[in-house]
Amino acid sequence: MADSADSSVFPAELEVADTVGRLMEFWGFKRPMGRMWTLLYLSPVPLGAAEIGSELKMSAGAVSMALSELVKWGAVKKSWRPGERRDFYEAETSIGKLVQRVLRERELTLVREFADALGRAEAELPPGQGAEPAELAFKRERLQHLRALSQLGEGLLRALVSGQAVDPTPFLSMRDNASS
Amino acid sequence: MADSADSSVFPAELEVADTVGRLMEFWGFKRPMGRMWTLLYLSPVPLGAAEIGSELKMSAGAVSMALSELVKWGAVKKSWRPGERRDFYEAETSIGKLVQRVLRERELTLVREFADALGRAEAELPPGQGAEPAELAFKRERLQHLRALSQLGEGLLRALVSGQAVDPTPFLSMRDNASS
DNA sequence: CTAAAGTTTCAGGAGTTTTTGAAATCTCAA
DNA sequence: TTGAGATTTCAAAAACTCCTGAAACTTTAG
Repeated sequence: MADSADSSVFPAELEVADTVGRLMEFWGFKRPMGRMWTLLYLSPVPLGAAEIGSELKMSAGAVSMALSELVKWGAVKKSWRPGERRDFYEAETSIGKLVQRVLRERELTLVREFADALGRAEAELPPGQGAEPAELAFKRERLQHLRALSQLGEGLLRALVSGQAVDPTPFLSMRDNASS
Repeated sequence: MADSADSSVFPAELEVADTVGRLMEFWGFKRPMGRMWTLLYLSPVPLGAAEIGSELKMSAGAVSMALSELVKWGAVKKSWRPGERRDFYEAETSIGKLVQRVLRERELTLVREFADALGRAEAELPPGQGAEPAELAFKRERLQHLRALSQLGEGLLRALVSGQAVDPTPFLSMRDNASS
């Protein structure tokens, strides 16, 4: 029953939490993760799982799962309150680093897998022996174009992740139709 | 029954289509949209709705809905084949422009709405009159920090959309804890 | 104007994802 | 070692999203 102790979670905070939740959802995370992170981010003191659950109306199980995912991404850290037995949690505040980490561990992997899959598919296309060599050549060309794009994208991501400036112009000016 | 006319859609093409579909899904579109765009992108000639449906095993309804969304985003264009009654479709090939458009029309809007919601919430917080002014001040500060971030993000997006180079360092070096 | 071909819309169903609630597990104090 | 509090896990339920199939609508040829 220690849920009167924290007292002050204003309606406005819950609105922000949900707003951030939607943003996170849009970015491929689960909405409750964004809500929880925000609740913690706006709290001057670390909160326990029970408080989080009661504020956001989530079951203990859901809180536990979302928290461990947040911890895995480094978005939330465990924290101790001296005499207390249970765990408390606080938000990681350097959002830039968080974004960077997701770009590195998730998006970059994705782009690489994409390039690999393209390469494999290209190899699986039948050799240019068939009755329609022109059609095959066309498809090959397009596949190569896609692959070039994905490599550009990978470079772009790499630059972002390592904090360098990024120039999107090669991306935009890439020619559409490779040969005649 | 004109599905023997196009003849050559290789298994490898369907794999690529699905790969792209997953990428698109990850980016907030529906998987079938990515598959369809890819099928068209790899086809030297425009395809009709019926062919698309039979290649990808989708019902006419699903094809129609996905196509109209693709057309809305400018990813696919209608195309006429002289004597034919039905519509044919071909893929927009300048992927850079497509990305740019989505960034401008979707992500940028999202970020703006996010900033608005933050502003509203900030205004809804009770005035600093309460028993815990320190707590309120803390929350206000964090909200302002979030807002500053979203403005940085908006600037970054704007730069990307207008094809300018982008420097992510201010994003990374933003201080976490605003005041003492 | 009528009929056939093509397309769009939409309610219902199928499939997927998320949440719950309860049992199992863990942790620490006594 | 035992037991109470806290957390994690997981099968089943709820919620949600997407697709199907059929009906309505549009368009064009005759």
